[in-house]
Amino acid sequence: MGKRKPDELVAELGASILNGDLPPGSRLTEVELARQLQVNRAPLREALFRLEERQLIERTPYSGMRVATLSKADLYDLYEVRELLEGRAARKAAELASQDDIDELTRIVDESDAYVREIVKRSDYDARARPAAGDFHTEIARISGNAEIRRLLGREVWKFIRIAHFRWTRTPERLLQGVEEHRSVVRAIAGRDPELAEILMIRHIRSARDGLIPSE
Amino acid sequence: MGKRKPDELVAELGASILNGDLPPGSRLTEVELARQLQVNRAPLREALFRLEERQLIERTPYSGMRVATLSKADLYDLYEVRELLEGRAARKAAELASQDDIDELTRIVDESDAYVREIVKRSDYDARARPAAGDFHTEIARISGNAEIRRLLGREVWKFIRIAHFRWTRTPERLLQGVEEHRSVVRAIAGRDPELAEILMIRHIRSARDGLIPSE
DNA sequence: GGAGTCGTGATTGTCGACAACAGGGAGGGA
DNA sequence: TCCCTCCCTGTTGTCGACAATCACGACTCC
Repeated sequence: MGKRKPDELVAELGASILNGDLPPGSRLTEVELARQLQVNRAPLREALFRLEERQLIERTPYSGMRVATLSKADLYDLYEVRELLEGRAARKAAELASQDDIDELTRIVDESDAYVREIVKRSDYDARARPAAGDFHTEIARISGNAEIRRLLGREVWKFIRIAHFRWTRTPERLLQGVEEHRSVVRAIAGRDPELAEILMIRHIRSARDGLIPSE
Repeated sequence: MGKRKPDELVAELGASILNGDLPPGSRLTEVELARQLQVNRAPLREALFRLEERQLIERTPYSGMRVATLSKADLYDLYEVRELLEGRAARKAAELASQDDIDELTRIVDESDAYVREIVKRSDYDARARPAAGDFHTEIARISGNAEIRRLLGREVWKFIRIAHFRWTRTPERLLQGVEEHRSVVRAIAGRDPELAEILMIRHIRSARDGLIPSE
């Protein structure tokens, strides 16, 4: 049924890139990947083409293929776009959210809150064991009702950045502050205050960006 | 050298979709396309995968493949995102444009102005003979300096929409008004007024959207 | 007559072999 | 020594054949 081999490969390779098993800039070859993954080159190549379109890998004809890298400037530009998209998503979420949506957002923030307090207490910052970091942002994109915003914010590059951000943001203060920012956005949405929700979300993205860029 | 067959196929098929030779919803088969284009299925399939990632075609496993369609809601969502991106691009362009950039923008608007007056006079609305419609928007995206905005606004879907818009917007008033809106944006950029440039661009996109949606 | 089932044709998916190409290193000439 | 050429290796690109799957209609059984 849903057993499309290339799609599985896209998911598997994408995950490997996102979680760091395939670090940015590392070299890949089709035959080696095909050997490791035990698949023929044809379905593998389909997956690689798709990953290239998503800018997760860069291929050069007849030569090689590398995991994509993000320069500091690229990262800055991405955050600027994210500000726009997430800000608008939060604004629309405040206009459109049902009570169920608000409950769900609250639940997500509470859960994330508990998790962050736990790892801060244990000083155990293993990013991989973390519950899906983007649930909060994904949920707001969903509530916004704009399919294009949802699609753009669902791109792998954001997961990549979120994970990198989590890995590099190891101060307890910043982690707890992030959760508080999430909570304040939810409050604005619950209070049906679109302008405030947008501004708070923009500030949240911006402080995430500012906390990330220098560490690069 | 730069003769990558799949890339040529992507360009060719993409152009056929954008200019209407392959209308939205029409059915495609690999063997038929391969026969018509005189290529093997392998490079063709690479091109098709890429086009699917760019959402220009939709394929269903083992069955068929169709040219993508845009629902009214999809179109509305796209325009909302475009408002955000183009608005920000215009704002940044007003902050960053060099005199050369401003001269180039003026030149583009003048050229487009002359062209529109010409076709209005001749009542000849052949969209295909038109000089690249998106030059104005592309140039502003370039001047903005944000690579991600440039990338997103460079996606085929915008060309698709611009061409469809041009084809459906046949009233001389609206065409001339569009050119005037472009000119006012350039004036704001030349006057180094980022807020005004952003607002004018947003209005421009919005009026383009409002002129388009009802006709669908 | 209606519903389910099985075949059949059309279409995409997969495979292994071979061709085309880029990069680099050895060899030779000035 | 320098540089130019040529070849050799690694890698991706292309090909034709075959397998897997789906859509749909005919056929059977009730």
